[in-house]
Amino acid sequence: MKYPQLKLDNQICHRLYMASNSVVRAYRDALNELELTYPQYVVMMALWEEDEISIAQLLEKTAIDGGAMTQILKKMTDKSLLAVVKDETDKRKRVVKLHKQGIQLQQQAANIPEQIRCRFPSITQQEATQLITLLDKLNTDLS
Amino acid sequence: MKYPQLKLDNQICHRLYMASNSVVRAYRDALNELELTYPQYVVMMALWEEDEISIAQLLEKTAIDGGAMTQILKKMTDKSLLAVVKDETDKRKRVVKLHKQGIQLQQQAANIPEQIRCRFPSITQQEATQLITLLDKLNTDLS
DNA sequence: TGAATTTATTTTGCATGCAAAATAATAAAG
DNA sequence: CTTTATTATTTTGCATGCAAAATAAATTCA
Repeated sequence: MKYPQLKLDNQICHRLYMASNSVVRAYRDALNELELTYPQYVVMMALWEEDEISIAQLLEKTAIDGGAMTQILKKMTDKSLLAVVKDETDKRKRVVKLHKQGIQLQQQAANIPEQIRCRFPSITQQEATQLITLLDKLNTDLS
Repeated sequence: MKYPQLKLDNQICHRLYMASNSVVRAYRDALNELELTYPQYVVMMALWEEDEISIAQLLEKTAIDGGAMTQILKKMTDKSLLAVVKDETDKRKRVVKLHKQGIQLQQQAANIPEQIRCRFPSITQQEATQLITLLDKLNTDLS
């Protein structure tokens, strides 16, 4: 091959692409039980950590696209998981607030991380930590 | 927080999600010059490695969704990068074949990997190798 | 203070990713 | 040899990811 640097097998990006898609797929069954998509689950995790934050803060924490977030929040509102209310101080802003249903869902989600962890039997705890460190470096470089 | 395992900061999946999206975004400018999207670029890399393969083989190599692949090949056909022709031996199969334009594009793409590599200044070569190893383990576990 | 600028969010149009159903053709069974 | 099952690919419907334009409200400036 003329340009070995273009071999698929040499691309970190392609591995990331496959890994990210595979991992999201791995969550599917568990998330279906909560009737959540993966991005919706990310929004819930962000809100369980800190409730009543602005949409801008939610975008910052989740790294979800702004345009998509509008739709995601709309669907989650329809499911009565949360509400999006106007910020009276600054009417440009809107604040996201969990409903009871959304708060209670946390219990049902509590065992998901462990379930998923079992899907990576060949990754040791040390390697998981290593992976996190490397991905953080990557994300810092690209942010 | 009641359930620390649900903190966004403890999720490998979320880091993968961010990293994958960020890396694809990082390719944007370089790929715009070739008028390719990221998945289209992946298809080209697969074909530069091995031309005239079936769609099933292309799906296997790229890990792109089958439904999406149909659309992607349609657009690349419109751009005269390749052609999709029937396999005379087995009429269920279709074979993808690069056109001159598609073959020539490889030269213009040759410097992309290096360009992208520069976007990760804090990742050493050793760490890149480490990351590849870990992602391969992950992908193997999930495949 | 009124215009220009900036900030926060939504909308729009296009390109996937994904599951499930639909097609078409080959292979396997009886 | 016809029916049934399997394989290869496409189609459909929905949920993002993303860039760019549109809105709306707050802020800065002249």
